[in-house]
Amino acid sequence: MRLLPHPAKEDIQLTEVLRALADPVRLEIVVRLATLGEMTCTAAGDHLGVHKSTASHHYRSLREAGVIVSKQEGRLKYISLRRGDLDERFPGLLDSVLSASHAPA
Amino acid sequence: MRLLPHPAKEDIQLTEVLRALADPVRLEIVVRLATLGEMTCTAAGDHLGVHKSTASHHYRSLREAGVIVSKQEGRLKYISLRRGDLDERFPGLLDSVLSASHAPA
DNA sequence: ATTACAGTTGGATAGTTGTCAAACAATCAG
DNA sequence: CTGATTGTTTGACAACTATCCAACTGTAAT
Repeated sequence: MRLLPHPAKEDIQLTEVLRALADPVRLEIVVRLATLGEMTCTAAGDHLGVHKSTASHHYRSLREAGVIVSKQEGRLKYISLRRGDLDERFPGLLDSVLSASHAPA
Repeated sequence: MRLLPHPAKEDIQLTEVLRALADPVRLEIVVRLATLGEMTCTAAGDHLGVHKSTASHHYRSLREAGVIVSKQEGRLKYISLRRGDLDERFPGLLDSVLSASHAPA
């Protein structure tokens, strides 16, 4: 199991989190992770309609912003939301964004 | 008194709001408006450290995203947060962002 | 070893963004 | 009318972004 560089909880910046969430593709990834929990990159990028390398770039944006964490296991890489860290750093933010993402179009 | 084009409440899009808030300069404008209430563009852009035309572009971004509303009165233009609309459309979102903006660096 | 699978990286490209500066428009005061 | 104030618009420019494709890395299965 290998870990990639992630920002420490206290180093997560609000504007970077917001910027990461401000892209429709990335927001969909986040909603999916929030709903279904940890999953592989392939599963997360399944229905996004973008090339797998594009999805990979989005994972990196989300990871560097501190929104998701990824861990390698064998040839699979599992990604998941940093719910606890985000809730401690910015209470209520993730929940309100997730809730807002279900608002009628 | 003149009104500029703003999106209707139900047309405010989450990703556009997040993108508008994801810029440090714009976030500071929003925090200032939340703290001090309605103010002129000059007052809002006073301490931002950017050219007035740059600030004007940010006002436009915020307005088109549905975050602020502006109304012209004489030669002054007052801008203010669309708190009510945002709270109805995305409950809790603005509050959590404002609260998060006061988190320790 | 060869093959297949999972995911990243680098290049290319087209579009967007943040910024300043200069010119402009609109309003108000003398 | 003239001049000052308020704010927008346009142009230029550098930086960033989202995307695809192709090549690559690392792991596991045959």
